[in-house]
Amino acid sequence: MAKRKPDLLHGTLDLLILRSLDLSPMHGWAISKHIQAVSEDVLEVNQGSLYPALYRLEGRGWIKAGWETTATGRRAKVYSLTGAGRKQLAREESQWAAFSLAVNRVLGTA
Amino acid sequence: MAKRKPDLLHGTLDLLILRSLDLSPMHGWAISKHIQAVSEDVLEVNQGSLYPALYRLEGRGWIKAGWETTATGRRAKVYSLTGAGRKQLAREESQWAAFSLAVNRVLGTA
DNA sequence: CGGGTTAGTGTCGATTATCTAGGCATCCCC
DNA sequence: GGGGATGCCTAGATAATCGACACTAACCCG
Repeated sequence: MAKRKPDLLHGTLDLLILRSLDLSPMHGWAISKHIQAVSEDVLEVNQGSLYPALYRLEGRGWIKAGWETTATGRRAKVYSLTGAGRKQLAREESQWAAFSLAVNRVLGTA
Repeated sequence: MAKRKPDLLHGTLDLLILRSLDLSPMHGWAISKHIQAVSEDVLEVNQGSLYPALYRLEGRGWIKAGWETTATGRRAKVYSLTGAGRKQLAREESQWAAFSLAVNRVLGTA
């Protein structure tokens, strides 16, 4: 039993969302699919993580939302990056670079 | 004033500890110093994270502890990797590799 | 028309790791 | 004897993620 899928995105979810929205505005569902597809199914964003994260980011002014109609004719909340969000993305990208480099150094992989 | 140092090691602490102990057995304090030094101060392990993590790892049978006397003539709890710990280390290393690759793919860095 | 699948948004409770902020003891050196 | 480095440990709070669920609407197929 038990497919254990432990914590897959620890701390990087915000970064992944911001980066996805930097490519183009998307609604939540699409963000989730996008991340999963591009990461080749390594990363999975379940809704219980996604929507709280979107609220968090919106509350901080990094993304903004608007209701639109998708290609399939349905209402969807489309998020896009704000100026502050773009700055935040840059910040988180460099943090990630530093962090992963540091971990690799400890692992002896660098 | 507060220099805020938010979450630096999200989910990688166990990996970092296991890897450090794979080099040679160490006591807690030394592990912390080692990680900080090798990562060039990017990663900092404060004791409030370290000791709970050590108990966790010991409880899972990945490391084992013994009291010894250090070079400076003081009692210290020295941890070393077990066989299971070595396997776990390999597992976590490959998880980390997959994870960071996946994140980089999303970032477009890969 | 009824049922299943996909799209899409959202909530709630629990878990768990980490952080902050301490306490305590020993050794070394001035 | 006092300060600093060494070394171990705990308690409470915080926050992010997970797992499971509830809801609506469109689409496809028989």
